[in-house]
Amino acid sequence: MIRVSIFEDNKHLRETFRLLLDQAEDIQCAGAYPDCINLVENLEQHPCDVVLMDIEMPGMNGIAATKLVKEHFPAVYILIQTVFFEDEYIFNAICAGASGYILKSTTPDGYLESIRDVQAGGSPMTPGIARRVLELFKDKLQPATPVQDYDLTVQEKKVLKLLVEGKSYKLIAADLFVSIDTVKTHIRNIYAKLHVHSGTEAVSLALRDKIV
Amino acid sequence: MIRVSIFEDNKHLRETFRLLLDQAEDIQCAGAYPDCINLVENLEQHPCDVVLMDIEMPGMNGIAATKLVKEHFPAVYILIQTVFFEDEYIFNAICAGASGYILKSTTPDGYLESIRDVQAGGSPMTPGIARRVLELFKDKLQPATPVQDYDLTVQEKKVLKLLVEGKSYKLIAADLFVSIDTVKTHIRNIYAKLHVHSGTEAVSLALRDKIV
DNA sequence: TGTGATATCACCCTATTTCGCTATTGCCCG
DNA sequence: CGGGCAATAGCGAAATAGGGTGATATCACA
Repeated sequence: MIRVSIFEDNKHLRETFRLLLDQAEDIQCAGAYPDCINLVENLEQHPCDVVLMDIEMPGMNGIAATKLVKEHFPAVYILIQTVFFEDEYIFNAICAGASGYILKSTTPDGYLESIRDVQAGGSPMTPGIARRVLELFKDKLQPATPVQDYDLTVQEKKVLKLLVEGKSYKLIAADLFVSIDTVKTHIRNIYAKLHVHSGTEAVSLALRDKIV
Repeated sequence: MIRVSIFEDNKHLRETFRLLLDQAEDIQCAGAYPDCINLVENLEQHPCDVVLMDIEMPGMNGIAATKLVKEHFPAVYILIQTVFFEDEYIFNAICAGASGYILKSTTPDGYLESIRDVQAGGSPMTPGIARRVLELFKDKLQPATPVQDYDLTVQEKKVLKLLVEGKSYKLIAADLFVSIDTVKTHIRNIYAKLHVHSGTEAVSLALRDKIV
């Protein structure tokens, strides 16, 4: 028996959900709330396995509520259901700890299926949402690759790397077994190639553009 | 009519897929290949809308192949199908540009559904994979929030920010309308709090820990 | 064989940074 | 009211960084 709590400010929709859930044999509505006031207390008194969470709610929104639920009840799965397709919402919902994200256009059976799915260890997502998640994933993580690598030579990269680690010219020279004047020359060349005039600027650029 | 190309080294499986696809009314097999030799030429001669890609293949693996396909045919959707559940594979497949990731335990109808789904703009994923994607997403992007904020005061943060921008003490002083000696004091305090001893180190730490 | 890129090193000079110590002002809190 | 903290400011010394100029050796490539 999967116990489900509903958070939905629209009264009509909330009651519809409750009926839908209770009508299923393997699902039971543990509670239905119009807002997140006393959220923690409510869930403590009426434990559940899955939370069906609306995003647009008065007072605390569904994203913040998701975070709160996850903090107090890490084992509870949260299924976001909303009309919003925006990347920003999807992104924040996932980071807040949601385990699924479905649009309100889903069929009644779709809701039941999604609840069963989330309880079984899956992450139901409306197809379009899933695509957005993958795109977001790619976008956010792709820039982890160098944007530009300027034309630093191998040795210059080594020097820059050590500079980023916060080492002084003297220490860099010692690390590379060269004289301090050589390090100076390399750094001079690095600055010219990166168009910067100080170590802090170079480090900043190196980290931002992932040259190191 | 959805045209699908198959990349699968197992001959038996490959032929099974071909039969399965051709048996569907709205899907047509555009080609079936045991490896990625002449991949680009093959796809040029036999255009398709969706690629069903195996990960484990001799020679070029499915991840690299995905990247290659996306480079030459950005509009083609790639559906990864594999026995691997590993995070590393999932992660790389997504970054390479895959639009779906299903496990080989899927039913025959599941394959057809996934192909239709991917063509319709969705991203079919085996439930467990979807969950892993969300987890990975959270893990990789969560550290985007400050790890530690040390105990920098407002003014110290401003100074650090300007330091990260590569400004000298003199410029920082001018920006904040204070004397250069005040900047010196702030920087001394910042270094003490961050446990560093140079500007480059401070910048490095500030950027890594997202203090700025 | 000459040319260019890379890596190495030296000397000089100035600007900047780092760090020591001290000190004043204003503000909040018990 | 006194103590703590943030912000301000100053002085001085030593270390470090930044730039100018020039030189040598190696290696690849035309």
